[in-house]
Amino acid sequence: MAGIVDVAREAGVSTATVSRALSGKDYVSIETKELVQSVAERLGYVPSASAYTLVTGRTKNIGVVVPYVDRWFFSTVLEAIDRELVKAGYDVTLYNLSSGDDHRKSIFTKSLPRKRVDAVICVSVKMSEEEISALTRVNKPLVSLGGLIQGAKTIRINDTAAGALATNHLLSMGHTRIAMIGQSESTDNFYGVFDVRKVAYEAALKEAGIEPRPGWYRAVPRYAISEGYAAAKNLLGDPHNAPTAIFASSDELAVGVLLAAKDLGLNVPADLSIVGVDNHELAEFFGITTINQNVVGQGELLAKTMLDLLDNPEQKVPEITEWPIELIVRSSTSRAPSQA
Amino acid sequence: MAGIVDVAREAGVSTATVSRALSGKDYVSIETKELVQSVAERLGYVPSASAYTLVTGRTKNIGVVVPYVDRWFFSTVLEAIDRELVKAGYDVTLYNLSSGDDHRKSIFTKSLPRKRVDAVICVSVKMSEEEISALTRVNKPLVSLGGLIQGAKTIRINDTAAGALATNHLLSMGHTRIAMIGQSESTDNFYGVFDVRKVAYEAALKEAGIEPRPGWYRAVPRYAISEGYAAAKNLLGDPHNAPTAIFASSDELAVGVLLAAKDLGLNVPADLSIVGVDNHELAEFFGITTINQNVVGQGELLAKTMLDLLDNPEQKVPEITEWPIELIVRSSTSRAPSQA
DNA sequence: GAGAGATTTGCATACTTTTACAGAAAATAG
DNA sequence: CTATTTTCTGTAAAAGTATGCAAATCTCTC
Repeated sequence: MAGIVDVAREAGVSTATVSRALSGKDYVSIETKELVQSVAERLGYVPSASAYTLVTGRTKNIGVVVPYVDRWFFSTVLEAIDRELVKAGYDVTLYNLSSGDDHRKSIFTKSLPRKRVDAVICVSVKMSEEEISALTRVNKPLVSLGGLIQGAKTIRINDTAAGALATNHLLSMGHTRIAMIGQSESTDNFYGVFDVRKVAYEAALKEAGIEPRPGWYRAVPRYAISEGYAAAKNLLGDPHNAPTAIFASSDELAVGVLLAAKDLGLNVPADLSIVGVDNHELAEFFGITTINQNVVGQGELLAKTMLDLLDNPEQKVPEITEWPIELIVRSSTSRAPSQA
Repeated sequence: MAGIVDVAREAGVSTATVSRALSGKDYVSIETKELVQSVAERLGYVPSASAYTLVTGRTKNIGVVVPYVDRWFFSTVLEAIDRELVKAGYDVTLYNLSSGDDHRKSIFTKSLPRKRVDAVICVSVKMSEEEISALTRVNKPLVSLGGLIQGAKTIRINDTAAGALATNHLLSMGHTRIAMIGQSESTDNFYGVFDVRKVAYEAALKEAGIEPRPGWYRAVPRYAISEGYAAAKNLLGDPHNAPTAIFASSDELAVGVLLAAKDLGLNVPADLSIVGVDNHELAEFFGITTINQNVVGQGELLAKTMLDLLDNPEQKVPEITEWPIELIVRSSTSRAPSQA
């Protein structure tokens, strides 16, 4: 395993020259540069990352913290983040909080603050004051997607607006019997949005002079088709007392609602209108009206923001960047059925 | 930012004693150990990972290479691998090959071989001779899931058996008109299994005296519900010349097939039997007969194998471990309809 | 042709920790 | 009580690279 001294000896120059020739950011004559490069290539020399880090203080490595990796939102955003960071020459080390609560502390007090990563990207994670200050104290840049992290640049959609947009779309089509299915996540790891959207949903109803029925809000433990299906079956079980529209807090839930409606012999959208959130691949396939939040775009912007911050730590970036959302109307919504 | 010397000075001992007190693997009196620990705690001292690596040669970091991260199989297996590795005190650095072909080379020639990781786990990736030798030459342990990597410990299911199991299940129920939907992946990154399963499917048919029809094999670019749907619509389009059973190479495809059948007014399983592969969460929800391959179990075993190898590099481990599969019969398969 | 400036190299140090070695103190054996 | 072993601690030497500084060479300009 060749080191820099082997290359230097073989090329007949000093290690300093080898370093400069390979990094290419200092005066080196063109001939020696080419000589050194060919020798390094021949010997299969690769600079030691740890030595590099020790002397420069930079790791060329970024930590990405997620609550889960096997769920659609997180794997999608992780893919986008990774692509941008790799493009800029960074490696990414993954910190998955669902791997165990007892490791959470060691992640935030050991792995992250010290020399393992240059910066930290958090995706929808709840962090305590101490965890945040452990990072900022050692001057690690920190950006966050969704979530409320004091002092970190945050990118997120306006969930209040999302809840209002979905509910108002249904109201504008004459619906008055509108139910909602949200997420009842209460993990310490995950910064959920269900309550914000729920509040917006209820506010929109009241705005329209409709009193929200407590029984028409259902919380499910996770965004899955089966959960949406079960909740909808329940919600639609009594035909005399069923909503004519359901706002699902994710497209996966919305798909479950759609399948439940079909199984109950209901016609979508004639008998039941459905609105989801995400613009998941499945929403297009099933023709579900949804609120597009372009997860890939958010991930890319997040990574780029981080890279900017690393290049220019003192720049002014707004604390919170609001990512735009839009309603995409498909075939799962229509005017409310006329009162029987 | 406190270093080991700060702790040593503050505690009135040498840096050697600090190191020993904190690592806890050498003679240190109980009093000084506690003193050092409290001082380190108070100063917020965390050993530098790069200095540790430089002197010990170990990074406590494992590289995981995947072709994609935003697909079900990979995010699921990644979650399982991560959980096991974190439990053992390792960090995991993610190398996602879909982030760009031009970075693939730098991953295998730079990031992986040198001091960034202690070992490498590959999930369904195709590797060239040079890439493998670049790793083994520097003595980096290498384990692989599915894929054919010379010299690496490999865990995988028997895809030939999987294809045969699915096809024979359908044959045993009297089906003779059996189609298959597989994956036409041809990326350089991804070690696909479609052809192996296809060969097994055709062999099983021939074994039963049935000549496979070329038009009844469909290759789709990826495992997605929409792809299965489109392929099935096409396959079932002509009622006079349609199969009575479809073997889908993944459960996501199988769900698409099921939905297509419903939309065509076909009854499953009366008119059409469907078999998938994976035992995906959706297969249970939709009642799809499938071949269970317990992806989480595979990921866990993979990680444990890697950890064993790190603890005891010279041990004898079989080159290839075959992970068991089983047929799970649900409501998507039944006897073939009697000939009209 | 001389002086100023630009280019090119090497020497030596610093980054932070672990650990072999050795020496001192304490515990145990005979 | 001496001799041996065990426990404890410090000194100093790595590990592999980047870079400030100084020295040497080269290129211009007047």
